[in-house]
Amino acid sequence: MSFEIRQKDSATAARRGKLTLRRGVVETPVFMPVGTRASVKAVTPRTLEELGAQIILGNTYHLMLKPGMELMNLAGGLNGFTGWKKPFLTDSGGFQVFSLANLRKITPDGVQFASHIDGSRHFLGPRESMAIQRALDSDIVMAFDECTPYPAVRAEAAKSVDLTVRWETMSREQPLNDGQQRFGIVQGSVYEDLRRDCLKRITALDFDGYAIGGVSVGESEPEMLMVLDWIANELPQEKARYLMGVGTPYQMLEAVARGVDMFDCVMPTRLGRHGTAFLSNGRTLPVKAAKYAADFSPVEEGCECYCCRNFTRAYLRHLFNVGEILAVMLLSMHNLHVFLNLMARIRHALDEGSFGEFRAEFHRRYHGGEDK
RNA sequence: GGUGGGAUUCCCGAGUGGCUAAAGGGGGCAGACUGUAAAUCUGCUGGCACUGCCUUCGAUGGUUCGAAUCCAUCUCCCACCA
Repeated sequence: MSFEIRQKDSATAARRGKLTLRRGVVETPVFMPVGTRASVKAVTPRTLEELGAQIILGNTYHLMLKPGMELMNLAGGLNGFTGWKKPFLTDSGGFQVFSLANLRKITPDGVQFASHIDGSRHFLGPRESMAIQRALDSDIVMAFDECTPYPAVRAEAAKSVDLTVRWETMSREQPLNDGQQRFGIVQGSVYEDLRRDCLKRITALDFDGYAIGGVSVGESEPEMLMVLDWIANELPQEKARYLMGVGTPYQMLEAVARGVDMFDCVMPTRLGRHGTAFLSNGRTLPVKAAKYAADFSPVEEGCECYCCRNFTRAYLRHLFNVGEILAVMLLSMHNLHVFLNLMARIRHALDEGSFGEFRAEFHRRYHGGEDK
């Protein structure tokens, strides 16, 4: 068994676990930086390692278009190609069914995409996605699903669940490389019975781990947490649970309390590129705002990341102001540190049996008026 | 010294009688961003007691019902010629 639970919180569904993959052990709960096109934007693999990243994402759809699977095979998969030695998780392209909705057409066996790059047509379904993820040779392969848009009326969501189950069943039947793990994904939008039904049907396929998808697609935070209340802890105890695309520090903490082990999100890197910093209390700071023009304190006092140890808000704001690449690099780094460090703190709290206190304290600082 | 060209809102730059507080960029300011079509996108950007009024298109003075736009003089800038 590749997933092992080391500690369980006494009061919540939170778990402290260890996921053993071909290219390394992943301590959970874990945040996985997103490197869609085989690169975590603006961050070097060396920095990722220094930040404590244990596993990163790549994306089937994007890598299929460029550089393409022929090259990926020659390169020896993502690890051979990128120089990142630790595990990769690859998303199946199911999210692009959602995000590129106006560039694709759904069929029973998959999706016909018009490339957002040059308009060329590409078919991506469960078979294709699994084959590509074999070429990518990622450590965790995601089943091909349909990320249900939000809002979706019940009938649409139910139809989407049926399609997802069909595609995941097909995904499950495809061969993978030795040691690749395959995760199933539960859809069902914000309908409890659909979520439970989907969970039942997906877990029956016996995947190596399970993800909750179709969240962070526009629904409210309470709705997201409600979905987790319904099904997160209903997923098999002995398998890793992955909440796809989530989220903010607060959302991740709350998801951990509901039994989730793994997260990925573009927020730290995207907001880092766009000039907004995350703080350890979960709140954000618009670094490029004029009010920081002469603020010579670090982004966050006491933060141990390279950015905060060496540079000031005033400097960061200036770099953003003039469009220097370094701005994007430094703030992406800082934000990833905040996310990765939050998970490290959560793991520590779980190890120490103090998750409840940690959570309460986080809530107090997140909602309270202290800090800026 | 001569001849031409030009001065527009923070900057560049459209605009040659009313539809012009004045196109479009840039800059500035603010907001958004959740399995990345995103180093992106959106909004605002003369003032105010703001369904309207006031101030603004180098300066001053004219023409006209009405001028950034036409005329005169002046100031400054650019090009070429001596």
